Amino acid sequence: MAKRGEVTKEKILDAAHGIIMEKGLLTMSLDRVLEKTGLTKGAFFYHFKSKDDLICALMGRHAQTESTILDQVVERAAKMSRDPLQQLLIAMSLLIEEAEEVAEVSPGDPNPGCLFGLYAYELDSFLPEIRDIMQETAMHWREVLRNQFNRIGATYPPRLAVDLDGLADNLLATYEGGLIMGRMLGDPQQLVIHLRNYRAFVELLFTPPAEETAIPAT
Amino acid sequence: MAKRGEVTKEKILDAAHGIIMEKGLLTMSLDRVLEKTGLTKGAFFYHFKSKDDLICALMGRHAQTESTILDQVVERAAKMSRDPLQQLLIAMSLLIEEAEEVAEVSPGDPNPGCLFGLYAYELDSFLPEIRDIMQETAMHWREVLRNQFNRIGATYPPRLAVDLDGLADNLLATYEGGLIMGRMLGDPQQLVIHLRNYRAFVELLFTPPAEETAIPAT
DNA sequence: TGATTTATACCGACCGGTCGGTATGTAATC
DNA sequence: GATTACATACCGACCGGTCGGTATAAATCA
Repeated sequence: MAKRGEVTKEKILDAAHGIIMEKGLLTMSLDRVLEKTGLTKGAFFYHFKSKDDLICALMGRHAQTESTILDQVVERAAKMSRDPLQQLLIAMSLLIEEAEEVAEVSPGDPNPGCLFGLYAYELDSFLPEIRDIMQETAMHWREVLRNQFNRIGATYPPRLAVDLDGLADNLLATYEGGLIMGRMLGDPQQLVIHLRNYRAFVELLFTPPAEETAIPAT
Repeated sequence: MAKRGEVTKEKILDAAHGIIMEKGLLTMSLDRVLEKTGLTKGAFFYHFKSKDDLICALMGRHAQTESTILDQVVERAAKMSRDPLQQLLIAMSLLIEEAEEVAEVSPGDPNPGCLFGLYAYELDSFLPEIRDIMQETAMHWREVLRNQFNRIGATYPPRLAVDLDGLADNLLATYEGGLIMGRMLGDPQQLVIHLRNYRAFVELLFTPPAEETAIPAT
């Protein structure tokens, strides 16, 4: 477990990620990363072929995290209810809870962010692997949610005709949009707000008109 | 109108905007902008104090456009119906139509994008004016929509308790998220999809249970 | 067991190129 | 003849990346 060098490599990744989240892509130079880690060029190019290679590794790690988050939430929710709609709503509530915690931890300091949103506009400047990684993750999210929507649809017909793939993609879009709004307005609550709206949308879309119980969101 | 220099200034802004949208922030250097315009450093620094100044001007122009778009759509919709809910749904449909046109025009080439989303993660690297410009625009959208929601709420009580400011902010978040998804997946239809979802959300939220007419979303 | 080789992990000087920015000159226009 | 609207030449800082070298620990062999 964790050879000596692996720790260093991880430290470099952490430093790069930190700089990007605090100050953006433009300021993430190797010099700055190395200054933050106390390492030197030699150390960096021993562990990474190039800066692009670093970014790829960073992206891969991030994608792994993102995929796991959704999987875990859906899995937890599946144990809390038999009903597919309730499962989804519970999963969404769990995501909202996590977002609320993140929003509280940072009382104004580095706003949360997503590497996908950061690099989405810069894909042409980097290795094509990065686009692949992002697309794989997006497709994973789509499949997981689409799967759930299919099961929901079998019981609850949607009140409006919506494209279910699009409805699935809407969660990731909500994340990215919410995070950008949070940065723009300097308000970490933004992500929470938009996740709540997404949850409310799904709830309204599939809840039968009869059961107008009006459970307040959250 | 348009003194000789104003044309040049506009050409520089267009070139910079084009490079950013095609290849991202990282590749937008002055040299590249000037190469594209056929101008030189002298011309640039005659019209702009610095690169930051250029970005500020770019942002200001973009913000103006964004504000106008929403205003115009809401204004047009107001003439098409007396009912505030219908007005909003019409306005959303108009925005969706515009997004559909943009998606068709580019058959794969430069995907549409928004400068706000591009710079949201880089705000610390630039002049604070840029954050101000973005926030002003976001607040303008919030007020315009909030205003409309207030009028809607007077007639149609929302089916779920949602924060109306958050619901207003959700439109801009949908834009930013939709554009990022479009970039990630290389699919310009993404923006359209998420705008349709937002419209459906608003429709479900305010339409009384009685009128389950189920108008297919566009 | 001690000597020797080898792989791992890292240092720091240096390179060519690009960056944003400046100083100076000049041709056209009012 | 001053102001406008550029072109040209150049600067220093910083960029990503290379390279020769080194300390240490593990593996190999006598």
